Amino acid sequence: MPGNMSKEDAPSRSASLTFTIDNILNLKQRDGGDFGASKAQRDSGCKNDFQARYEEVWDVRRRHGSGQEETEQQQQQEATDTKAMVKKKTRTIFSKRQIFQLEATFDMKRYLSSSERACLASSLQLTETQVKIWFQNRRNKLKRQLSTDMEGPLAAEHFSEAGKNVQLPTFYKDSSLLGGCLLPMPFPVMYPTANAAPYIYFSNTGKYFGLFEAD
Amino acid sequence: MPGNMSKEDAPSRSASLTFTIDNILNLKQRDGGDFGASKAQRDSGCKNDFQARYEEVWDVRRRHGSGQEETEQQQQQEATDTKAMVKKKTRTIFSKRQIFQLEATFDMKRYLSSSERACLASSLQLTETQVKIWFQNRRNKLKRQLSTDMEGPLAAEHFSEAGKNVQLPTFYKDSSLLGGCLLPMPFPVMYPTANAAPYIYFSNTGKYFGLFEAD
DNA sequence: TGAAGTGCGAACCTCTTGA
DNA sequence: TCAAGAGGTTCGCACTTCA
Repeated sequence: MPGNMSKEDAPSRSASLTFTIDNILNLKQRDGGDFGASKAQRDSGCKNDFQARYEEVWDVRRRHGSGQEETEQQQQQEATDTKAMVKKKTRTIFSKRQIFQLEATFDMKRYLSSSERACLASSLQLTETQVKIWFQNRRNKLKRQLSTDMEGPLAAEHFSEAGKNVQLPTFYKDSSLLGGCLLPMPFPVMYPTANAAPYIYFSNTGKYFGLFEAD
Repeated sequence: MPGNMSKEDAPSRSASLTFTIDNILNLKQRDGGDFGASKAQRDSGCKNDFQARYEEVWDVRRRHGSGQEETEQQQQQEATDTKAMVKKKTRTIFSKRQIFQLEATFDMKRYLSSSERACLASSLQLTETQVKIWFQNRRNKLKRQLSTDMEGPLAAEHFSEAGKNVQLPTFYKDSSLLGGCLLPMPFPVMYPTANAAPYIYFSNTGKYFGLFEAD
């Protein structure tokens, strides 16, 4: 059933056979800078297996800390104003605390799942779209930095590799940065053995672990 | 650079300010039943973190078995014909072997990554799009079956839960069904403890495992 | 400078079609 | 009956815009 919620408020396509770009732009206008206001309503719609599997474990908890500075209130006010006055393109300035948490989260993970995004957004009092766009722009910035740093054809390759390997390789990490969200970390590398129990390698510790039956 | 390849052959939006639906339909026509011929060229473009992380481990190996029946040759021929004659909507009939492998794979996983899809497709001599669409339709069929079986408002919920839990909970599974592809299985549930080593639960064995340092 | 706008590709979902 | 078409959503990337 989800995915058809916004079908009836779309312009009936067979009504008018000729129209202008202005028509379309006006009709689609609320779709532009909506700051993802009506997106969280059907978060489970377009989720692939990986995300679903991870989020099953994550189980977003929205108990974010109580101590909020006043600076974010201004940001929220500004965002609300932006939504109100159409066609003005104000530039939001994130607070130092918001930038810090965004950067710290980016250091851990280059990409966020929808659960993580929601958790971080509510923790920072930002919209999910703002967090999403911030990560997008941040990835782009990193890519540009890397390509100018090494000035070579391998730059993009290095980026993609860095994006994968930088993440902390533990099973789960109770991140205080994400307001208590539980972050599952990359799959550890398993080495099967012929007749003994397999070993698991955690690259952060550089150590191998065996499995013993604990029952 | 990928993602902008087809920008110049798109209709220049600012050229004509008024147009009809027929114009649009004609312009978008080649987008229809292409059987994904030109899709594998930039498979790495739109990949989220989870997929990238998993595929990093999977690392598709295309050494599929040598024994192929003659039935699939006909299917391939039919598919090729379909691609040739435009606008005819032929219905491909998959062979018994193809259906069997698709069903068996579906029993293990409700969703395929692009690597798995490529591996399965080449193993079955189908296009990736065909495999993708088959899984899509199969998921839909299962959902319908479940909703009619229990005839309740919880049907969809049960589906999503079933889709998650059916999968085999081991670390990796060398699947003969996927032509030797290595299938990573769902993340095991970890139970952190206060001062001792954490436990990991594998739901297929119903047993808990502790971690010991093996170095 | 960097948040946001624009445009495109691709995957998934729901519903529908037709051989 | 079921593979495929059609329409709609989300997300990622490259590029661009402009307070």
